[in-house]
Amino acid sequence: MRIGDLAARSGVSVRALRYYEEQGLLEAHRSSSGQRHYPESAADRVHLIQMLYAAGLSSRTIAELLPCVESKVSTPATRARLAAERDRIDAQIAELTRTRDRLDTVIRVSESPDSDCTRLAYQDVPAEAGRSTTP
Amino acid sequence: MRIGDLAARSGVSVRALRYYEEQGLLEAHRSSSGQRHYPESAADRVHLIQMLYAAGLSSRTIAELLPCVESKVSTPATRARLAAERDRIDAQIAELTRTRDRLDTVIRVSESPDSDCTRLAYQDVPAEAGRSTTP
DNA sequence: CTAAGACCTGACGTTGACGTCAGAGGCAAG
DNA sequence: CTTGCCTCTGACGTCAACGTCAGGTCTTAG
Repeated sequence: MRIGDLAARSGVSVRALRYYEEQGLLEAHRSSSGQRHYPESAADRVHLIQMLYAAGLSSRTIAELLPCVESKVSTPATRARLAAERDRIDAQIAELTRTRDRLDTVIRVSESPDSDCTRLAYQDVPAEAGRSTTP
Repeated sequence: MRIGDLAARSGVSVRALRYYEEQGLLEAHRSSSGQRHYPESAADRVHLIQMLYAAGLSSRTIAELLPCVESKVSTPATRARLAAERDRIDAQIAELTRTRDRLDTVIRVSESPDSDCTRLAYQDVPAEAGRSTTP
């Protein structure tokens, strides 16, 4: 599997894969001409990397914890790091939930047709809203 | 309330507050000498801005939606944007939850003392761990 | 064999939310 | 008055995760 194939399968760019290697997150066998070759399992690893990036971990942190997550083997130090990151993600989820609930409230209040707020809103809008009924 | 006070109360830097103003997220009355003055309510607004930044919204999007969130008044267009952002946040929460559960599994597996994985881990460690039990 | 792609390294560019610094002016205390 | 802290504008610096480009090599279909 060459780098282009892996990129296609995992949905990230070729550049990103080279970057992951540079950061020590992903290794590749090299052919005699220097081209990278990956096993099938690399796609899973890339997905895992993406998950951790999406959770706000840095390359350095991912490099530290990735072996543990893949092998489920850890030392006391990495276990502490894992727990710390999990707690951070928990807090992040909690805050995101609060934010979503706040947006939800706004949406529900302004959606309800018998809310004074909504009617006020439409009165505030110059023209567009009224025109929707008459083409 | 001057900018330093607001920074202290809301926990963000003075630079950040000026940046928010530059981005149209936060307005201030100006004294005759040009210094910014804020009402008490500004602290809440800053907290709200931080919430939305933390949820991954850009300055531009926040500028668009902040009035709706504060006044609970919206137009059809902004309501659609609000719903879209809420859905994005929902998806983000879902993925973060999956990531956290994955980390949790790793932590629990490697924490359990009668797990072979843990013991294997210690055997795999070259020197440090081994020295504690056998020379 | 050859032309078209895929791949290589190396290096500079991008973006957003600020940090930081310079130089100048404002404001209450002693 | 002046000392010391706060504030102002303007401009450059930062950092991470890539995007993009240049110039060259490799591979493979025809």
